[in-house]
Amino acid sequence: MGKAPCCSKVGLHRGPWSSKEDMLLTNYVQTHGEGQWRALPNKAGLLRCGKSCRLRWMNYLRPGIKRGNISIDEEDLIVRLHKLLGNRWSLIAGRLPGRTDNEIKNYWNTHLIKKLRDEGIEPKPDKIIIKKRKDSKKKDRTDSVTSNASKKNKVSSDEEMNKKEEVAKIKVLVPKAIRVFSGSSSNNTVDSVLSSSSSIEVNDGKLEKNEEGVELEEGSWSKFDNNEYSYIDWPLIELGDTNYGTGPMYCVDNDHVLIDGCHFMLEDSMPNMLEQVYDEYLQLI
DNA sequence: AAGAGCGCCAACCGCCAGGCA
DNA sequence: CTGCCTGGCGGTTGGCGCTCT
Repeated sequence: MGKAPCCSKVGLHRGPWSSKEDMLLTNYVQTHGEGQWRALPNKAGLLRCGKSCRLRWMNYLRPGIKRGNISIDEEDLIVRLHKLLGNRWSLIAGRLPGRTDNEIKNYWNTHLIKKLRDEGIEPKPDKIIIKKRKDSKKKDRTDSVTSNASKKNKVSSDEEMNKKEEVAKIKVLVPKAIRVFSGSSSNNTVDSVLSSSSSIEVNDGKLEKNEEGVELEEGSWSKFDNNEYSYIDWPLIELGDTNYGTGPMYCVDNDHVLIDGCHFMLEDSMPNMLEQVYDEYLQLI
């Protein structure tokens, strides 16, 4: 038996939103904040499904949304991120300020696929095995620290084994948006970075202190397949007047980051440190 | 001028994870 | 532990508008 629909569709408006509906929704959200989407239509006087309201707000009405005119730089970033992440539009959108997952998805499907194919490039991600939707979603979910799959008893043990094998192939973990550190560094070498990564103490999934006892900010920590824990981050890189997202950057500690499986040092002595890291990252991909 | 074909994109749909009672 | 609710995600659809014939 399937789940009941999120709301009764009887008597509800569908299709394009009118300016009056937009106004009602905007006023309500600005007054009461986001959330409680199911109850929102009644309270706001809208004859819409709550889900529809959320979508309209997230993709169109929310302040700061940029529409159209995707720049060459943004396009380039989308291509690179897609190469790394596949169709994880929300993650890609998270690296493009003001852009929504829906817009990027549409732009990819209508412009970029065609453009890349015209250039003789078959647009497919490097790292993630794209499967049919159902499987890939399960894979993505199991990629996070916890999974409900086994809890809900929906998969057999064979399926579990297959999923574990799939997970082992995936290098890119689901990140949470947190800021990167740019702490000081003195005598770092690649070797010391590599060795430092194994010295991190992890307590209950959250790193507390590094080797030197320096207090680190609490954040989202994930465990790599090689039992190494790393701080997942997607820092913004400033290039000129624009902020760009990089790929998944795992902050090993205050001074070191891991981008796409390779270690980098962060040093205050390098004024354009992040830009250099970004350049190296670009070369990698 | 009009109809067909096509591309774009807003909106919808189904599914799933996490929270909570 | 179980089931329901909510929010969020990615895939798909359908209508509108533009271009071509």
